[in-house]
Amino acid sequence: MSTREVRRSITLEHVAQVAGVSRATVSRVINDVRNVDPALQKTVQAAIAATGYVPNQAARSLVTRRTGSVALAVSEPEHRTFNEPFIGRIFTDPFFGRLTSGIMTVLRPRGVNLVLMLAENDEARSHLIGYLRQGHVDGVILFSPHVDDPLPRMITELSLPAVLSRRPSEPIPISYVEAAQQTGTKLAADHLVARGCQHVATISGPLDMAASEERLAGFRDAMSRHGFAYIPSVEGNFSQESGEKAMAHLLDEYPEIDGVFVASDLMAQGALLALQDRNVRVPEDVAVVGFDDSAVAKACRPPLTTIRHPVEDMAAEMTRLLLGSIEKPDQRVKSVIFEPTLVVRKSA
Amino acid sequence: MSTREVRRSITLEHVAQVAGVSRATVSRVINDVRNVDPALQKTVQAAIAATGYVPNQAARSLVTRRTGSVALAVSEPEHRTFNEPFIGRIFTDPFFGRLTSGIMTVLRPRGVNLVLMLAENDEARSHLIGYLRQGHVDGVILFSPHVDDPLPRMITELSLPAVLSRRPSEPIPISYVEAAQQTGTKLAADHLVARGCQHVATISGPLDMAASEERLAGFRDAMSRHGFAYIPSVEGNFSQESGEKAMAHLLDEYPEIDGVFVASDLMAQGALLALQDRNVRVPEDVAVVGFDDSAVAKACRPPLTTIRHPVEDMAAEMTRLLLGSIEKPDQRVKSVIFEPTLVVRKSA
DNA sequence: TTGAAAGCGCTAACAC
DNA sequence: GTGTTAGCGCTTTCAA
Repeated sequence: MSTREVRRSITLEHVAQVAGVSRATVSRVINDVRNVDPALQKTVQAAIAATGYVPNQAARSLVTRRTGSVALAVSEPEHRTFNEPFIGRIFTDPFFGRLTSGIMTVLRPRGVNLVLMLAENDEARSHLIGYLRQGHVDGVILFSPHVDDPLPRMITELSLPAVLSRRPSEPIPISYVEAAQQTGTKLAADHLVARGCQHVATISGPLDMAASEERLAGFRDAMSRHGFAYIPSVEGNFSQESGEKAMAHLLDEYPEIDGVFVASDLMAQGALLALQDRNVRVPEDVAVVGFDDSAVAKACRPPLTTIRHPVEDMAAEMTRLLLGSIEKPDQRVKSVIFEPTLVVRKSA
Repeated sequence: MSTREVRRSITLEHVAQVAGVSRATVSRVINDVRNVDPALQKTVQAAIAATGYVPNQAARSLVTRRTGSVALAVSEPEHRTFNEPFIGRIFTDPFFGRLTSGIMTVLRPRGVNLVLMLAENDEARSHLIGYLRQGHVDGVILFSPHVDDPLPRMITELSLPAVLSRRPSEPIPISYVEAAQQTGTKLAADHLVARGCQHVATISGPLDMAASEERLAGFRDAMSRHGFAYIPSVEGNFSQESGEKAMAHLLDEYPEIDGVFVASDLMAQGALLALQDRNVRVPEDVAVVGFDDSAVAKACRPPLTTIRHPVEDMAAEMTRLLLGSIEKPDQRVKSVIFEPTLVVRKSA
């Protein structure tokens, strides 16, 4: 109780009184503005320490129009249905962890904070937009994997600094980062072919996600350049279980299969299990190439040969782009493309 | 540019002018305060819609002293060293995802936002405390698995609403939730014994975490009641890799082993791999019981018999406790204990 | 280099 | 039931 009273009452004014200067001067030393007499500076600092003063963020934001935090908005169009609710799925996905990790790496040293927001239906989207308009944050990192997501456009119209996690589906002025999926899929195709695989199939992610579609198309394209006219595919949903089912399906329909490109490591892990259940040897009987190089890749049996998706680096770059456009709002929007690489382990 | 001007200039005042009422009245309809004439209410709402008005959060916070957001502080004492940096590890741990998920489940419907904060060394801790004192958030959820973490006490001294993810190591007045580790370990022990295991060992988590220590002690205690005077143990660090190594070690040192309790599913998954590498059958030769019932449990080969740790429910309850104490700051601190349950699958 | 003073946009007494 | 008004704590011209 008493503590609370104290907390509430220590303001710039008090510090100024203790230091025997004006509020303006105290403000100047706190914000490190030049032209403050070194002696006064010391006095003021002593007063701050003595009073235990801490600036009030709301008051500061009110005048500076800066909050010192940015939002990470995770978006998903409404129509999608899964067994698990969106919240459970997203936070359990290793991809999300890598994303957050990359963002925090650049935010923390600068003392910028991260506010987590979900937008999985129209109501949540309106709420999000309202929140952003209220000036809660200085900018948004928008993670929006689905091609038909309305959020990128909605956020662009806000004229609030924002960065998107992929190339926008429609031409809108927003900065973005992108992984060159084609580079990755070509690497996978070349590797499978170099191994001598003759009967190659693929397990794709959900085809309403931009990345999934590009990986499928890219892989097929690369294989066609090796003379493979037809590449059977089964659609998964990026979960391990879906990879397992897809692989089983592939084995049933296409028993001569000797190579498979799986669009995520988690699904590849499932595929490995399906293979193991049928006593199919990897890579001797079937070679498996994953995508992502997430933590599970190393833990698989056999460890996964995969395409490294530099998620953390991309997330860090998004954050840097965002911070840049907060600093200088009138810069043109920028794009940064990342090149995936091949990581050879044991599965192919 | 013009948009930005517009955004900046739409205030309560403008809405009031358009509606032909006072600012106070507009404020009342926005905040849904009673005693507003229904007719006026409509007029005001129309004016709000017409102007596209959105309240300024900073101005609002300044007077209400509420921000509408809470922090999730994830803490770790400095001296710990791992291969991976803290940021990468924490966000990759499935536990963290479940925690976040449980929190968001109760925060979202109430429109409260989550700010993510890390505290892995003294500097970060000071920063965190400063941030909290600035009134950025209305309360804190403190995830602090380590017994010697100074943060719980530091936060308690702030007299800011807070909830801890475990029983505090020292007696301090803070609300907390807790999983009854003993219940869980007893379930594991009883199950292993009922299966007829004669040579039982355990793989523990890092022993500077409260939960790890309790699981080890609890398991030993429960086994001793079944006449097992000595239970060998190896310490892991909750990673899959550490589980693998620990299991290999156990197999070397203790070849007659026929049952093992592993303090997390991730480590159990690693243990399963070590077992598989040596062609030890599970559960026929060695029965394995995990802990957590996280997503990997179902994905293991064989699927893991495990102790369900109701992480999401606990996180949700922490959030409810926090919201409650934000609402009524002078309530006494509360504790809620959760009971783990046994989930029988194939590994034991 | 420093101080005085004008707000930033909103809520909450208080008066009508 | 509605309007008036006094701040909330801070930054930032503008003078001195």
